[in-house]
Amino acid sequence: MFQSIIESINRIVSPPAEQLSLLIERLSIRQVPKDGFLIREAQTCSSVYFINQGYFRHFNVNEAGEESTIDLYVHNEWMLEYKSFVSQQPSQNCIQATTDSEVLALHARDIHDLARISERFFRLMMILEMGMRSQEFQQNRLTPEEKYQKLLSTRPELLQHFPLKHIASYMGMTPETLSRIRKKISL
Amino acid sequence: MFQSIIESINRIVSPPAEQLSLLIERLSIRQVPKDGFLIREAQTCSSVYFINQGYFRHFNVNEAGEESTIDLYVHNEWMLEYKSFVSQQPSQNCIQATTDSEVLALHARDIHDLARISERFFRLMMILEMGMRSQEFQQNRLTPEEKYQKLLSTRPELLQHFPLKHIASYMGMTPETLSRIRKKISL
DNA sequence: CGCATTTCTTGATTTTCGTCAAGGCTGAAA
DNA sequence: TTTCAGCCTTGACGAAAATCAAGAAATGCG
Repeated sequence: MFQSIIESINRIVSPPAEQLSLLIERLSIRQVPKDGFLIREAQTCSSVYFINQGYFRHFNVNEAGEESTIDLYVHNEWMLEYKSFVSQQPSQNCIQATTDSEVLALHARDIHDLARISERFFRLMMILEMGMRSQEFQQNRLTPEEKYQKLLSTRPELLQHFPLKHIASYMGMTPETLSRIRKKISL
Repeated sequence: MFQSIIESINRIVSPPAEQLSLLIERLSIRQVPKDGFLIREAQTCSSVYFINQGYFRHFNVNEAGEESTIDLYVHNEWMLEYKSFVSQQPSQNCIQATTDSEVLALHARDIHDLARISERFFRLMMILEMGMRSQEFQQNRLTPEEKYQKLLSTRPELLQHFPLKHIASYMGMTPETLSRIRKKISL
């Protein structure tokens, strides 16, 4: 149950065992069915989540009803709706499971308690928060093909677990454009 | 000297006076001449900054030597090179003053001490960190004209203090495109 | 298994924006 | 004052990607 999250935390900040167990005992488990929402629009996100099993899509719906994908997550990754989490205001975005999933939740109040105990947990929090920001595709002004090459080298696992239309949206291009890039590269 | 930062902190988290003075006494003052660098490439950012006077540009230089503007800051705003700050790794980006400027610096070590004392400071830290992430123009998949309208409604002061070429770069478009949008809107 | 729905691909067309080039404006320095 | 450099604007052009449309492939479901 907690094996994966322990490994993840140890990779990031390697806290002493007694500190780590303080964190583990604060975790709560939540099952999310396929297409279920972990965060809905207008809900406030007050936990960070670690994915034990499953896949999630983090997206925004604009006035016209068009969805744009903010991020995609696979098992053993951390996840949060950072804007809502930090501001404690209702989220404008959603996080939805794309398969039956299981997450571990750590509440903001517990995070603060832990950060008070340990500078390592303080750093963990900041690093998780930062990791969530890495929409690196929009930055850097890359061409669609460069974005795809970057995805191939940094997060190839996404291609195994999400439909191409979501991948395309995540990279900020249309499915048609992605399809043409893939054809071109495979030649 | 500390009037503006006190007002800013009170707007954000309103700490008790005795906590606030703990923070104030940790601040250090730094003068930066026009075109001087607050953060250079390969330097590590270990403070957050509050701008007492002046204007700053936060940008990245790619392999080809092209600059892309990450953010623009005016007086009474907070500023940090978040990626370097959180990871404590050398920065790939620069922060440069565009006029003679004065900033107040708060060191990471002091921030952690303060966060331990007070949940309010913990929240302050997270909020500052989040503010720095708001490259909202690249997200949301806006057209250049929508980006400009958004800038007009959210940060019109930037137009008074920075050349249009930097504004254009900040919004991810060429100066020519910005010029045409401005002409069109003024008709 | 067969049907319906969604996803993916492909082609034709249009739009948008970047690039290139030229000229005007402004402010600083000689 | 003149000169120069940097900034901004404008026009012409082209490349790239979006859109539109149709059909193929895959997936889910009764």
